[in-house]
Amino acid sequence: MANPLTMKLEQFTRFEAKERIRLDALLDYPSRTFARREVIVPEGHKADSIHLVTDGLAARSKTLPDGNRQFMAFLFAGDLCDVEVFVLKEMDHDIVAVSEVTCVLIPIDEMQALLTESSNITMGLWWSTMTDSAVLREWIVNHGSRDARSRVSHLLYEMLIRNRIVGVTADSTVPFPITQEEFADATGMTPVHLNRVLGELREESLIELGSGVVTILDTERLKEVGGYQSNYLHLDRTEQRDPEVSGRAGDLVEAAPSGLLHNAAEALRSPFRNA
Amino acid sequence: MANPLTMKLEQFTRFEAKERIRLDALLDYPSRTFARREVIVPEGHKADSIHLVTDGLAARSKTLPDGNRQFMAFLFAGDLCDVEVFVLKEMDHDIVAVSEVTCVLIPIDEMQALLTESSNITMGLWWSTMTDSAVLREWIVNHGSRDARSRVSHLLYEMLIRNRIVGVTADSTVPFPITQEEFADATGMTPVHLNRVLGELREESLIELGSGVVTILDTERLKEVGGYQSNYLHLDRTEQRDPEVSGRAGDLVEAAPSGLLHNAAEALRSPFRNA
DNA sequence: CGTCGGATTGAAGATACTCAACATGAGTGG
DNA sequence: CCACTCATGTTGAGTATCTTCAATCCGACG
Repeated sequence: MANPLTMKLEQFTRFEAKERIRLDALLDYPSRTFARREVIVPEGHKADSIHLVTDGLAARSKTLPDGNRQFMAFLFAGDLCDVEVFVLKEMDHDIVAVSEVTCVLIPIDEMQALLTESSNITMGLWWSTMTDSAVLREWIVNHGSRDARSRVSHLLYEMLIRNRIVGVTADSTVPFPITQEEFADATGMTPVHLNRVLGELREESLIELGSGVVTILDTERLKEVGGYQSNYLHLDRTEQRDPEVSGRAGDLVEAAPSGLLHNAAEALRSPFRNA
Repeated sequence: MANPLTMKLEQFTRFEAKERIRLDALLDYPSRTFARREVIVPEGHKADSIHLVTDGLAARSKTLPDGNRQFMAFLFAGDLCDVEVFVLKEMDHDIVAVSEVTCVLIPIDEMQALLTESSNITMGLWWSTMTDSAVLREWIVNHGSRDARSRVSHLLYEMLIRNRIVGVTADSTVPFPITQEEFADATGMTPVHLNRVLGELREESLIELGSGVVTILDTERLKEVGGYQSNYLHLDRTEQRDPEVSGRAGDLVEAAPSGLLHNAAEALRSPFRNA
C-alpha cells in the first residue's frame, strides 16, 4: 500500500530510498478508526502522538461559545492532523471526522527522530504547512469577499481539484460525504440558505447531488461562478521539468484525469534537494 | 539595534550565540522603504530575495477580478513577507504597504545557507509559519461565523494583543495607521458599514479613534463583544518555566504591559533544542 | 481658499438569517 | 412487513444585517 503522506510530500521533493522507506514505515504504527462526527483531536489537546489520516474526510473545526461552528479546512488521506502540537503547545481547534476516518498514530518521538535525521523530510513538512496556509488564505478570501453562490461553487471546485490531484477522481465526480449542515459550517452560512443555493446551482445544471458524491456537470461555469483561480494550490512545479507543457500545470490538473502529480514529483528539483 | 526577527523566533527557541549573530547580521543587507499603498511583493512574483519587515505595517492582500480586495493578514516588524516563494514557486497574493514600510532584502542564497547551517533556525521558521496558520484559521472563523460588530472588535483586540507581545504598546493604545477602507478589506465588509459599526463601538465607549491609533477604552468588553479567545496566538510557553504564574501567559500578556515575551523566550525549552 | 482623500450620514434594496412547517428516506422494532 | 422514529433535506414567510448609491462633511496641505 502506498503511503499517502509520502506521495504528498513527493510533490515537493524527491526522497532517497532510505527516506522513503522510513516514511512508508510510519504506516505500521497502530491505526484507529473514528466514527462519523467523532472528535479525532480535541481543542486543548497536548499530543504524545501525531495523527495521520489514511482514509476518510476530516475537518478542522472551531465551535464558538454561542454554539456556532466553523470549519477551517478539510483533511484527506495523507494529511497530518496535528503537526502543530509538536511545535506549539496545544491544539487551538478540534479535528472532527466528517466521514468515517482512519488515522495512523505516529509517536512524537518517532516524528522527532525523522526530523533530525532528514532535513529533506523537515523541509517537506514545512512545505506542506505552507501550501495549507495558501489554502487557508483562499478560504479567507472566500468568506470575506464572495457571496454565497460563489462561495459554494468555489469550495466544490476546490474539492474537485484536490481530488484530482490525489488521483481519486478521473471524471468530475467528487466524493463529498458531508451533510448540508456541515457544508454550511465550511462555507459560513446557514444550512437553510446553503440548501437554497445548492438548489439554484442544481437548477442551472451546474452540479448534481448524490449521496456522498457531488457531480460537477459544467466544470467551466462552476469555476467561473466560484471566481476560482488555481494558483493558490501551487501545482505548477511541472514546468520545471517539462517547459514545453503548454500552460500551467494547474490548468493541466484541472483538465487531465489523474495521477499527474506523482509524476511531477518524480522530476522535481527543489532548492533544498542538496540540503 | 535589536533584530525583530531574532526576537520573534526566540519566542520559540533559544539560539546559540553563533546563530544569533548570524540572524542579526541579516539586517546588514540592503533595505528599502515602501510608500503607503505601494506593492511590496506582487502576486506571481518569483523571488531571488526575501523581504523582512523591519518597520511599518504591511498586509497580505488579494484582489479579485471584480475589484474586490481582501486582506488576509497583517505583517509587523519581524515578519517575513515571502518565505513561501522560497519553497513554493511563486507568490499567490500581494504584499502591500499599509503604512510606510521598511524591509530588508535577504538574498535567497543567504536564507538557504542559514537553513542548512542551523536546524534550530529552520525549526524556528517553521514554527513561525505555524503560528501564522493559527491566525489565518482564526480569521476564517471571524469571517465565517461572526457578525460585523464582533468581527471588528475581534480584529482590534487581536491587534492590541499582538502589539503588546512585541512590546510596542504599554497601555491600551494600538498603533493602527489604516484607512477605514483598508480596515473594511481586512474584515470583509464595505467601508460604509464598517464606519457605522465603528461609530457604534465608539458610541458605547468601547474604543476611541485617533489618527493612526485606536485606543481601547474597555478591553474587557471589547474582548467579549469580539468573542475573543487568546489560545490561537499560542502565547502560553511561559508555563514551562514558571509554573507558579497564575493562569496562562496568554492572559498575562493581555494584562501585563510589555516585554514579556522576550523573557519567556529566554527560558523556553523547545522539543528541538537539541536537534 | 480650493482641492483632495477620507470619514460620515441617509435612504432604498439585496442578500442571508430565523423560525417553523413539511418531506423524504434509512433504519428499527413491533 | 408495516409503522415509527430520527436525521436530513426542502420550502415558505417575515425579518435583520449588510450593501449600494449618493450626498455631505471634515481636515490636511498646497
